[in-house]
Amino acid sequence: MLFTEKIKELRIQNQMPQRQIAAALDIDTATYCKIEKGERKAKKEQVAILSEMFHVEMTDLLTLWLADKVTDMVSDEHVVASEALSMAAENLRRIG
Amino acid sequence: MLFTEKIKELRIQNQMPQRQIAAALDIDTATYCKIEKGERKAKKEQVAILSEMFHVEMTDLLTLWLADKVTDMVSDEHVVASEALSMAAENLRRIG
DNA sequence: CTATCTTTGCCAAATAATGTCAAGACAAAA
DNA sequence: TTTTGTCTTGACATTATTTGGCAAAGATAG
Repeated sequence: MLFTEKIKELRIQNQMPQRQIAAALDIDTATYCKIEKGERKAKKEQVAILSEMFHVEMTDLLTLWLADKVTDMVSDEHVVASEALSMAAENLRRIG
Repeated sequence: MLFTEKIKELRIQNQMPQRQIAAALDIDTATYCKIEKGERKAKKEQVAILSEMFHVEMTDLLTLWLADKVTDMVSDEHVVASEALSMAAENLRRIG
C-alpha cells in the first residue's frame, strides 16, 4: 500500500473532506489534493499531523511515506534500482 | 563499499590528482574534493564521466552512487528505515 | 441550477543543492 | 626554511527543485 493511497483511505473512512485536512495542515486545499495524488510530497511534520488526525501510529504512516520517497528516487534508475536498495540496506546494517 | 570510497580508490589506482578529475567534470577542485568526501553528491552525468575516465562499467558506479543516495535519505529515519527499504523493493516489483 | 468537493495549470515564494573563491593545512622536495 | 603541489574547509553566490497560493474548471450530489 502506498502512502498516498493510505491517507486517502483514512480520510474517507473518517468522512473528512480535503478542506478539513488542508486546514489542519495549514495549506491550501489544492496543495493537499496534490499530496493525496502524489504530485507533492508531504513534509515530515505534516505526516505527524495526519497520524494524529486519523488516530494511527506515526511510525506506520512514516514508513509508507519514506517508502514512497525511496521508490520515487530509485525508479528513475530501474536498471540498478533493486541492487542499490540491497546495498542501502547493507549500508544501514553497517553504519546504523 | 561506498561510492565515495570507490571513486577515491579508482583515482589513486590511476594516479590522478583531484585537479585532473575536476577538470574533466568541469568543476572546481574544491567541489570535487567535497564529492569525494561525500559532502556533495555527484550528478548522474558526472558519474558517467567518472566511469569513462576510470574505465569501469557505468552501471557499477551508478549502483554505488544510487545506494549512497538512498542510504543518505533513509538514515535520517533510522526507526523505520529498513522496513521502508523493504517496502520500496516491493513497490518496485509491483510498479516496475 | 446551486452548492460543495476535488482537480488542474500557472506563477510566486521558499528551500535545498551545487558551485566558486579565498585561505589554510599538509607533505615532499629544493 | 622556503617552495611547490595537493587536498581540505568555510563563507558566500548561484541555480535548481520543491512547495504553496490563486483562479478556474471538472465532477458530484441535492
